[in-house]
Amino acid sequence: MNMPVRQRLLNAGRDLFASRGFDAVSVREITARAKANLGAITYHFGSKEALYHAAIDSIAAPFAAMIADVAQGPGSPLDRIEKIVRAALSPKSPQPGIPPMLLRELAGDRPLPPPMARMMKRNLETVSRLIADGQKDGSIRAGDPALLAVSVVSQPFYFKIAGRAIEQTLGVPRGGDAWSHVIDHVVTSVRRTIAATPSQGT
Amino acid sequence: MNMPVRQRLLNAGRDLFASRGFDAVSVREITARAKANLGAITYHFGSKEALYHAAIDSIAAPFAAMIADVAQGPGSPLDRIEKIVRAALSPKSPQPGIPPMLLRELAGDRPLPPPMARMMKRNLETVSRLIADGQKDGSIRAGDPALLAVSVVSQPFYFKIAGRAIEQTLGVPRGGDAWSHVIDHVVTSVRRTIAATPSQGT
DNA sequence: TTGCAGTTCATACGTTCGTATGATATGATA
DNA sequence: TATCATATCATACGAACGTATGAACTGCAA
Repeated sequence: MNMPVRQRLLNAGRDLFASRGFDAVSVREITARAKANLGAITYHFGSKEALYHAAIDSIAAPFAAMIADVAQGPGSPLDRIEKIVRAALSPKSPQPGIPPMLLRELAGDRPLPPPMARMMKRNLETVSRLIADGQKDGSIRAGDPALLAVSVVSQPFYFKIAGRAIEQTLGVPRGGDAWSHVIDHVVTSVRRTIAATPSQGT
Repeated sequence: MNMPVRQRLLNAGRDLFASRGFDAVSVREITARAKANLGAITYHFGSKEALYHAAIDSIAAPFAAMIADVAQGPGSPLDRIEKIVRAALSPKSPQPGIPPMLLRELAGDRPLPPPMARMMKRNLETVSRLIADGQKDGSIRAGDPALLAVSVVSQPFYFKIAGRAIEQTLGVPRGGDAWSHVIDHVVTSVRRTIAATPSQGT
């Protein structure tokens, strides 16, 4: 609980921006939650926007690193992609705030914040490379690796942010057990989307 | 060009909300674009939020109707799902603003605006029913129809909003020809995601 | 102890926000 | 022409916003 002010601001900003977006969160709310002075953001980061970018980077960088890590780990390309999908969907994912923040930014017509663009580029390249490998060994179907990578990523991201709404609109339960069924479903779907031969997943 | 004020407000609000979201658009900007008085939104709709809901509804209702229409048209369930995917991705889609608006709302932790929740429920039910039909005749693989429906929807939506960023981060061109390749890719991916037997799409 | 850089603090500034208000204009009905 | 509901208008209001300012505090170096 006794973190330096700068870190407290970063944490508070990360949580609030992730759940409500840049515009809907005020400097006053962030500083209040961080138990810091109103001027602390200006002093430590320069501006609200600079804190926003720092907050994004603090989530995106380790996330991209984790993806890259899994990508060069053991296993077939398809298995490594499955690991990435599971990691992205895990409730205790390293940084649960990424899908909401990324999709919110993508949905606007403003340019992506630089740390977010960096992460997206890095992750799509990682997955694309994995897919190209799978195409070489015949385990993944033909097609533009970049497009296939987007198809792979779209499902865990959409499920992540739509989970609450799906529950709300379709009555699909989401607690504990049910969510792991959802993860299995997404894994199966992703494998079928890109595999060269039909595969049932694990 | 000589529309009633109410309609001009609705159009301006729809365009601006779709591209930048609720918070980032001001009443002053909307009324200026609609060449209406500052107080016109309050007078005709009651509040900015009411205009927002009306704008959502003016896009969502015809969109859901179109989906429902295709769903009970001719063709196998898989073909009808393909038609829905193509319609959702078409550049001259009846209402291009839906994926951005929906995803932005989903990405936040506030409750969905009622017209948006209605549309989402309606569309997911439509697709789910189509999938259940396909399961009955053996053309679509086993699995929870609702989850399969979400997998189907996730890809066109993600491609729709990520198109710009993909171009920006991966250098995939998006003009004219290239975009129709993207549509074909998504169709193929969706068919593979849910088909009982591997299918190459059209 | 003095001096000083690094922080924290209360408060103020100028802007923009959504909405309210009351006067004025408009056009159909009597 | 007189009436009256409907609509438009300029303007005001209070609140919230991000940032700036300068004083007060802190702890270490001299």
